[in-house]
Amino acid sequence: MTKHDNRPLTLRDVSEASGVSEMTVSRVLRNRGDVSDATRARVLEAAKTLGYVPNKIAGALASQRVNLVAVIIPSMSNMVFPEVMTGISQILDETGLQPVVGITGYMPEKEEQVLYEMLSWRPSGVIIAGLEHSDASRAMLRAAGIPVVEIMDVDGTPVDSVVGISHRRAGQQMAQAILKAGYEHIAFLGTKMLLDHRARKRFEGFTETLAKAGVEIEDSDFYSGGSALAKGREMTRDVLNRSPDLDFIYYSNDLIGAGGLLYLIEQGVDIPKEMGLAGFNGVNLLRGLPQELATMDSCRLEIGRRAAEIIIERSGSETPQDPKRIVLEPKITYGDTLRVR
Amino acid sequence: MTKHDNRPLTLRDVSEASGVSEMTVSRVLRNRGDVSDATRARVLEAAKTLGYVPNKIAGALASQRVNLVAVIIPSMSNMVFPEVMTGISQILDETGLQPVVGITGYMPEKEEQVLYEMLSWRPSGVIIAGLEHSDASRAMLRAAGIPVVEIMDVDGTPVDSVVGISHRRAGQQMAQAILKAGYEHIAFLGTKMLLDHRARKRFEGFTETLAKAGVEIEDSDFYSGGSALAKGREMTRDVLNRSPDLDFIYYSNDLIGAGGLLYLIEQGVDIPKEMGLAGFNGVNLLRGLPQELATMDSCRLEIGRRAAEIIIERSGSETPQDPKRIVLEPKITYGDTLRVR
DNA sequence: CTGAAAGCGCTAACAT
DNA sequence: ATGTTAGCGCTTTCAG
Repeated sequence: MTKHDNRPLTLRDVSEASGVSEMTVSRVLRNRGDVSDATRARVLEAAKTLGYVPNKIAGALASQRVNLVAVIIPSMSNMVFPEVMTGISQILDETGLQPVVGITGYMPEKEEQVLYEMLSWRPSGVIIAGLEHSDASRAMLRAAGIPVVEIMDVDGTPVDSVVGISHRRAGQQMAQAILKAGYEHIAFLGTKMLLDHRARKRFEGFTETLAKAGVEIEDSDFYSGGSALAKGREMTRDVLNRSPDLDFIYYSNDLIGAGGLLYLIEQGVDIPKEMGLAGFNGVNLLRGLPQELATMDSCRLEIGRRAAEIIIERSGSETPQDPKRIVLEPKITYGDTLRVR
Repeated sequence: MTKHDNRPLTLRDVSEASGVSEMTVSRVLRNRGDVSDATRARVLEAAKTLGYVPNKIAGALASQRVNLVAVIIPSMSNMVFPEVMTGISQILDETGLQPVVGITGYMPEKEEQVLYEMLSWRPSGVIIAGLEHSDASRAMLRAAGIPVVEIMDVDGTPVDSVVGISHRRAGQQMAQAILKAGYEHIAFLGTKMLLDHRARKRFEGFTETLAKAGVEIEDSDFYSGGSALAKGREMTRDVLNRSPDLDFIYYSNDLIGAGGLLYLIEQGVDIPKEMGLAGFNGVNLLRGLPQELATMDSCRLEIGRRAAEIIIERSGSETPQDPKRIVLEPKITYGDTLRVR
């Protein structure tokens, strides 16, 4: 029998071509069990000649093992998640595990859909951004019987393990740093954050700490969509028109912060004397601005790495272990825009 | 019989819980064939109560259908590929198809690995960046018997279909625009492009066209790694130290262009009179710079959309059709940094 | 070291 | 409208 149509090749084709049983071919191709060098060579030869690519679907069904790790994140165009992915890949690359990404667009129903879709491929683990999920999503995660790591944020109740920073505390710390530097008339500019819980928590931590010091936010504004740099510019212009007495602006991300910085420099504002600025994320991309924007590292790479390590550690053992909780400590970079006045 | 361990639920569990045959349960869950409303309701109820998630591995093996499209790209931190992904998702979202991303890091061997890995899941199609692949990769693509779309670039010989722009022509057109505007002392700054074939082709098209007009590139430099903005700044400073007579710099991407722009503005250089600048990609992110950088749209979103459309169109029909070739025409945006002198 | 048999969980194709 | 049967292509398990 030879192969006449264009159905994909099977183990059987390799078996026939090499005169070795399917089982032994399988062993050779997976490097499992003892196979004589002669047999191994014949099989490899045949597989290569035919151009055989194993069918992982069949393999996974038979072995009940899938080397996939589901990674579920809100967005890819964000500059923060690609870096998390890099961290995850760095660690998984050494093992046989492969990340598979799903994007939710910050929408809980979409998250539910994506999660369902990914779980139906029976991955070895799930890494998912945030702690806020629909009840159904949480139920699925629990029922899946695989390691789950929620990442980025630790302010809340995880399903299983969690790796991240406290965004609430990040907001608090930035508020403290700003107060300590002597600024008093403070505004907040950010994204509309109905669904970005981490931005919201930073905002809450920020205002809380100011309030405790008897300082009220004097102005704030929230945008959605468009180029962040341009938005930062516009919002900064507008907020200063409304509230000319401001001496500090805290931005919810570095990109709008950079827009504001560029605008203020053009206006001849003396930074950080007349006006201080800070962003969030520690976006390396932005090094090279006329002045370095104060910011706070969100530990993206490290979060990705640690999450992947947890998945590896657990996908090995059969019995579920105690959930891990890893809280990273972001550091403030003062740059040129947040200095004692 | 009830379920006592934590093995994942199967169709059989739903079947027993609802008192309906596995086959009918399967039909309900897939919305296929006629099922009475009463039965449907009972099945749905049972599935929901149990928290059943279908096993796509088994489904795919049985039906020989996989709703996955492999997308293979060099990088995600690049700002160009996330946008391609967005285009792909926009189109695939309406069908049942799901993109699955693999990253190659611009390394041919890694590409081969990733491709092998993805093909072993028997996806419905492949979208892969570039036209340059190892012989083995090309062989796999051909042998897979599924629609393949190579994207971004059209200068070369595709395996099957192709959607992109001519980077060679993009370089040529920018050269023409620069010459027409009256610039004569031109430098090129870019990334090390041994493996970025598209950047190389732009460079070649650029120098060719200049050469035809009797103009030689007066200086050039290539970087790798680090923050693009900062690199653009440094390289611009250095190239002007070496070649103070320059009146135009063509950057291989918008980000280093932006770095150069910021540097030159600080130096009080009159742009575009004393010095003209242009980048490449049409990165929307950068709107909001003090001056708008001249650039050329690389049609990323459209490329993603068209590629996805081709996959959909073909993954339906059984017989392979003629390869498609879609050449998009990027337009120059002159911005504030490329003007007739 | 190699092979044969029995599924993995689902769906195509055929009954009824 | 619903059920039955026979695999999908591989790996596990058990025999040689």
